[in-house]
Amino acid sequence: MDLEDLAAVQAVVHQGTFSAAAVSLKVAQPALSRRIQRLERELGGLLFDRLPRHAAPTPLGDAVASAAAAILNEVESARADAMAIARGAAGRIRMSSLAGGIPALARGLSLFQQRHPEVVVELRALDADAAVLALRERRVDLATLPGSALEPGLRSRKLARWRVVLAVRPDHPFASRRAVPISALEDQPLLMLAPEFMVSRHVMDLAERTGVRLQPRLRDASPEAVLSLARRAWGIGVLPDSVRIPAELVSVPLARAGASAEFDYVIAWLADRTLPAAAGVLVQTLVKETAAFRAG
Amino acid sequence: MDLEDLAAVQAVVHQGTFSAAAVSLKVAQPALSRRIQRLERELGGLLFDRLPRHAAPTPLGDAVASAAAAILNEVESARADAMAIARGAAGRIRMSSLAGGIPALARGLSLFQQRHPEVVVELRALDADAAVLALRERRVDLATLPGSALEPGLRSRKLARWRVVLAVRPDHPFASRRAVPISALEDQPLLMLAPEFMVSRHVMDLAERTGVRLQPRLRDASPEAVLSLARRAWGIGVLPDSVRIPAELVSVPLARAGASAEFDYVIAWLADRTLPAAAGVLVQTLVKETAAFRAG
DNA sequence: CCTATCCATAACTTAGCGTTATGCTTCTTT
DNA sequence: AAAGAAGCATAACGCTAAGTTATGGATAGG
Repeated sequence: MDLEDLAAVQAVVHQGTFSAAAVSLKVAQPALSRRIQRLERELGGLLFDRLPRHAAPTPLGDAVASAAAAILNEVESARADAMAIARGAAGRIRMSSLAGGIPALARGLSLFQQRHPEVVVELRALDADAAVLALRERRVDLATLPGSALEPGLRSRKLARWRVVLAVRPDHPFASRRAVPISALEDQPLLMLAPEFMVSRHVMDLAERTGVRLQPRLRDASPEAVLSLARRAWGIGVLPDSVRIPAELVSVPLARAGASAEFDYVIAWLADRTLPAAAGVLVQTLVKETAAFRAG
Repeated sequence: MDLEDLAAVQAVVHQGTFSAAAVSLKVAQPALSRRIQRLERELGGLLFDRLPRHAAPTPLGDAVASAAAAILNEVESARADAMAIARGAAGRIRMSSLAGGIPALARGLSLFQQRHPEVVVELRALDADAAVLALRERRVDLATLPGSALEPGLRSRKLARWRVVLAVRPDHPFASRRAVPISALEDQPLLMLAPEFMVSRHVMDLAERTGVRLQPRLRDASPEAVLSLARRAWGIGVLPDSVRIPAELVSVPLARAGASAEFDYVIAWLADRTLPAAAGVLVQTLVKETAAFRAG
C-alpha cells in the first residue's frame, strides 16, 4: 500500500469509473485496474463493486478512501513544509547573541522577521564561552561572538570591527595624544564596563597577554556610569567606539603594537554542520545591515 | 517523496549511519544513498550531514523525519484498520429490523456484539417497504423482511418460518378442527395485532389475494390484549405461532390451499453490492441463532 | 602509517510497472 | 432483436526505475 495506491483509490471514488480515474491519473486503464487488484489482494477484500456502468466503493473502499485523503494531504503539506524549510522560507533558528550586541544587529533581526514571518527565531543571551559550547553541542545554530573566541571548526562572518577608546577630560594628559598603548594603562584608574560588554573582556585579555597589570577603579558599570565618572575626572573611561562620547570629554583610541586596538564582532556557526537555510539568509541580512550601519 | 523515502529518512536518523540504516531496511547501502540523494534534490536541501563517523540530520532532515514518523504511523494504522474491516473484525453495519422481530434476533445481535466489539451496529426499525427502499438507496446494509417483500436484486437468508394460528376457547367451533382455511374467517370477529407485527399484514395480504373479506373486531392490539379478549370469547385471536398460547385457549393453525399458512422471516441485502465483511458474519450468526431458537 | 569505517560513484541486472491489444459482459439504441 | 457503446479484465510486450556488486576516496583511530 503505497501513496500511488491511495491516490488510485481516491481517484476511482471521485471519478466513479476506473477508466475516468485512469485518465485523471494519467495512466492507462489496465495499469489502474491491476493496482487496485493488487491492493485488494493485500488488504483481503474488495475495494469497489464493478457494476455495469460504474465502480462503486465497498464499505472497505470508503474506509480506505477516507484514510487516503488524510494521508495524501499530510504528505503534501509535509513536502511543502520541507521545501519551505529548504529554501529558507520557514523553520527555526536558535541563536545566541551577546548582551550588549550592536544596535544594527537588532535592526537586522527585525528586518529578517518582517521578511520571513514563518521563520521562528529563538534568541538567547550567552557569553562567548557558553555560546561556543552551545554551538558545539548544537543547542544553537548561530552565535554572535568576539572574533577572539573563534576556534577551529567554526565558520564565521564579520559583523563589525570595533576600536577601544579611552574617554578622558580635555585636561587629562592622554587628551592630546593620537593614541595610547595598553602599557600606558598600567596602574591607571580605569572605569570599565560590565563583562557582558565585549570591550571589557577584550581589554583584560589584551592586558594579560601583554603582561600589563590593570587596576580598574570601577568595574561592572554601564556606559552612562563610565561617562559620568570620567566627566568628574574620577578615572579613564574604557569604552567601545560605538558609544557616543559627549563633547565635554575627549576620546583617544587605544593602540597596541603600533596598530590600534580593534576587535571583531562576528557571527559564527559549526563548520561541519548544515545551517538551517533560513539561518544562511539571516546571516546575509545581518552582515548587510551591520555594514550599512558602519557606512551610515 | 514516497513512503519508502520517508522510511529511509527515519531509518538513517535512528541508526545514525547510512550503512546501518541500509541493513535495517534490508537493502544495499548504495540504494539507500541514492534514495536519500534523490529526495534531497527533490526537496532542495540536504537531509543529512555526512560526517566521518556518522550521518547527522540537518534541521531539514529533522523536520522530514518527524513528518515521516507521523505519516508512516498513519499509514500503518490505516492498513491495519482496512485489514480488520476486510476480515470482519471492525467496521459499521447499518441494519433495519422490523418491529416485532423474533426474540432470537435480539439474542443473535447481542452475541455478535460480544464477539465483535469493534463493529458498530446501527439499528433502525423500518417496515418492509421502507426497508427495501433503504436497501436500494444503500442507507442500510441489511434488513430483516417478510419473505413476501423480497424482490429481484436482493439476496437473502431465511431466519425463521412462522405459522399463523388462531387462538379460540375450547368451546369454539374451530377448536376441534385440525386446521382452518382463510376463507372460513370471512365475516368472523377477528382479534388482530398491530400492523408492525408481520402476521397482521400477512393475513390481510393473504385475504386480499384470495378474495376473502375480513372484518377485524379488534385492530392494532398487543398479543396480550388479543389473548385476553379471546379468553372472554370476544373473537378469534390471530397470532404468530411464536406467541405462547395459554392453557385456557386452543390454537388452531391457519391453512391455505391445503398447506398451512406460513410466512418466512428473512434477512436481505443488495445482490450486486459487497456487504461489509462484518455483515456477512452477522448474517451467519443470526441464521445460526434463529435456527437454534427453532430447534429449542 | 596502516587499517577500518563510511559514503559516493559506476556499471550491470532485474523486476516491476506501464503500454497496447483484445476479449467479455452489460446496458443502450435503433 | 441486433448492433453498438461503455467499462473492466487479461495477456503479451517494452522500458524505466530501482536494486546489486564492485570500487574508490576521505577520515578517524590504533
